[in-house]
Amino acid sequence: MSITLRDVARVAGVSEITVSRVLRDIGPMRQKTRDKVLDAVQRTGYVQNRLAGTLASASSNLVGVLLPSLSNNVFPEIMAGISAALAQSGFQPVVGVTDYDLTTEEALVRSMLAWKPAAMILTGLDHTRETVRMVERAGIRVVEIMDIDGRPIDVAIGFSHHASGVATARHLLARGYSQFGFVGHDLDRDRRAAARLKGLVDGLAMAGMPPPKTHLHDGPSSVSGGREGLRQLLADNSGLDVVVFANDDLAVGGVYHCMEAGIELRTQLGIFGFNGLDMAQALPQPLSTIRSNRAHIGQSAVEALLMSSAPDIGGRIVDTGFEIVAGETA
Amino acid sequence: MSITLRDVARVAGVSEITVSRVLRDIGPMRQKTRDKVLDAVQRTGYVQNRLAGTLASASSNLVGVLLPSLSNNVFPEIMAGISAALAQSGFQPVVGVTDYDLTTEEALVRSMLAWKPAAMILTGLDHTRETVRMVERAGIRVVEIMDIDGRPIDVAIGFSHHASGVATARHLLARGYSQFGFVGHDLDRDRRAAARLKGLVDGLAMAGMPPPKTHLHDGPSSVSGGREGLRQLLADNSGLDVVVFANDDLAVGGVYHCMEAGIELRTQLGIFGFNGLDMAQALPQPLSTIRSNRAHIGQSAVEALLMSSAPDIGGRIVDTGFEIVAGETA
DNA sequence: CTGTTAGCGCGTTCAA
DNA sequence: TTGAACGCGCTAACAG
Repeated sequence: MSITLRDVARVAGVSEITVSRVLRDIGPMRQKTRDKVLDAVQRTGYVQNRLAGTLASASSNLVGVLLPSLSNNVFPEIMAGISAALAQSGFQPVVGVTDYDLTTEEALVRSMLAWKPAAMILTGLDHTRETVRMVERAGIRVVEIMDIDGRPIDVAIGFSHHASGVATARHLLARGYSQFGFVGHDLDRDRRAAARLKGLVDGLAMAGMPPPKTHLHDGPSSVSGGREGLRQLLADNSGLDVVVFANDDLAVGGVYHCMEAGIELRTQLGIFGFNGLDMAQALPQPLSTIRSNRAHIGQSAVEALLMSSAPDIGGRIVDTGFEIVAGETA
Repeated sequence: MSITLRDVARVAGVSEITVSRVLRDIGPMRQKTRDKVLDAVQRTGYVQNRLAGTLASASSNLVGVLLPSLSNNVFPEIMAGISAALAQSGFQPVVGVTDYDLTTEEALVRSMLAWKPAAMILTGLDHTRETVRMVERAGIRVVEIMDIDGRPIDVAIGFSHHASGVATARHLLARGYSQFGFVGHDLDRDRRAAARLKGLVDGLAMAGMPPPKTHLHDGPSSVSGGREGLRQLLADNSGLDVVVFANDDLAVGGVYHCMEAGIELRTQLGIFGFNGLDMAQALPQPLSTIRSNRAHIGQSAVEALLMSSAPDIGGRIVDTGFEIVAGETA
């Protein structure tokens, strides 16, 4: 049926192993032999079978990548970084979307490990016990991205969401805001957004301030969700002078609501986001927000994987940090 | 080293093939045997090896997916649809990003075929001759998404970008606009955006109108790019009364520019996008644009793959259509 | 209902 | 510098 090494070997008049060696560029090789083989590969249209190769050599070029979602803009960006970095190193990503569900993650990990990947990239530090057990037994490198508040399995690359919440509180307090609101979405599932809110609450508490008035929007994070969320938050609570959003998408929706309702940004109501997306910085008044180095997270994750093939016993943490973008909305 | 079927079989006191059958739920099986096996699987912590399974059975659950980019918002959405649909059917996506480059695509196809995927999903109908040859020889289903203006290898699912450009021209002419501008980005690489522009030009020509004044923005498609692009287009051309953008991201940037420059949308300058993204519909004045059924494209692509395992000789086209969203900006 | 036999296509190990 | 033999872990095909 399909063309194998055997066919190429026959055409080239050499043995299978010689073809294999030429293709992998291994060992000393007479130039003439190499040419014969390469010519035969061309003529036969041979496509290597990595299934067999990986099975025989026990080393694949697949990397499992698990992301919670693709509808939050941050993850496609991270995926782009991972994909570019992997491609450069000859690896191929097998992708799974967990939908922020740890049980789904466990199932995906199980089926990815069946492909004997060279490494796995997971999102966050929360996993089921079984997930952790499986990846540990697999003996491969595991990078957990986005979060560093916890104990990593192997390497964690990201930043502290709690700290970013605290920094948000400090920044806004310093700018004179005192009546805080918060608009988010499903915080049970998005643990990192929940950590940011907790940081905000803790930061306010340190200054003797009460927690923000909170509105949680149903449905996925989106611009329209943020717009509607702010409308409801303001309808239920009067006197707020600043609203923190769980992310930039929602915050842009908040800005739209203000535009439409004639609420003056910053003076009448401060709006603060999270992520530092381009779409929010391009607004007539750039969004005040926190930028994470997410462009680097994907690439750093891959670099960490390639550094050594032995898992880091005890875990290692790489803090990629974050920075406040003053902007003009808060 | 790792735990194999042999180990499980030994623990369960049955043969390897029996374990294999229990795990795949094949054939009639005494309940007691099944229980023994499942118990042994638990106790040993067995993780199946699909490499070996696929090699032996010549049928994998991998599907190669090639996308031109992840920074254009449309593709993460499509990827989400594909990922969800594949997951439901027990398939796993192996993802590659071509960066709109056909040679990169060829290399990615070659290395994906090495994993003997059950099918491939490619973007667009333009491929190198070698890419086409390889996937045809592989004898697997191939779905080309996004575009239907051309000859598909197997199945094409999408819509006519040229027709959408013509429809845009007709719609805007009917609304009384007469001085057209266009803001896009690298049209050499994004053939579909180029086809939309050509459709716009052709639509205008049918009405005896000249082609639009065009500004092509350097760099990737983005909100900030659209904002800057419109600024420059207006600086170079006076008297335009409507500007069509290559996509919604750019168009939102155009809206931002108008907000800032005090240009009244629709009356003073019409803005028209393409895609129908949520972020643009949530604007205080919803963007006038064209919505493609891209949410369905990913899912339809997977459905097409699963319908039958034999490639459609001669090719088949599924038109998912598009619709004009009147909006309030043009 | 369960087991035996014989590969899948390649890479490792040894030998020449 | 090249080759032969063997096995990676699993499943298809046939037996029983």
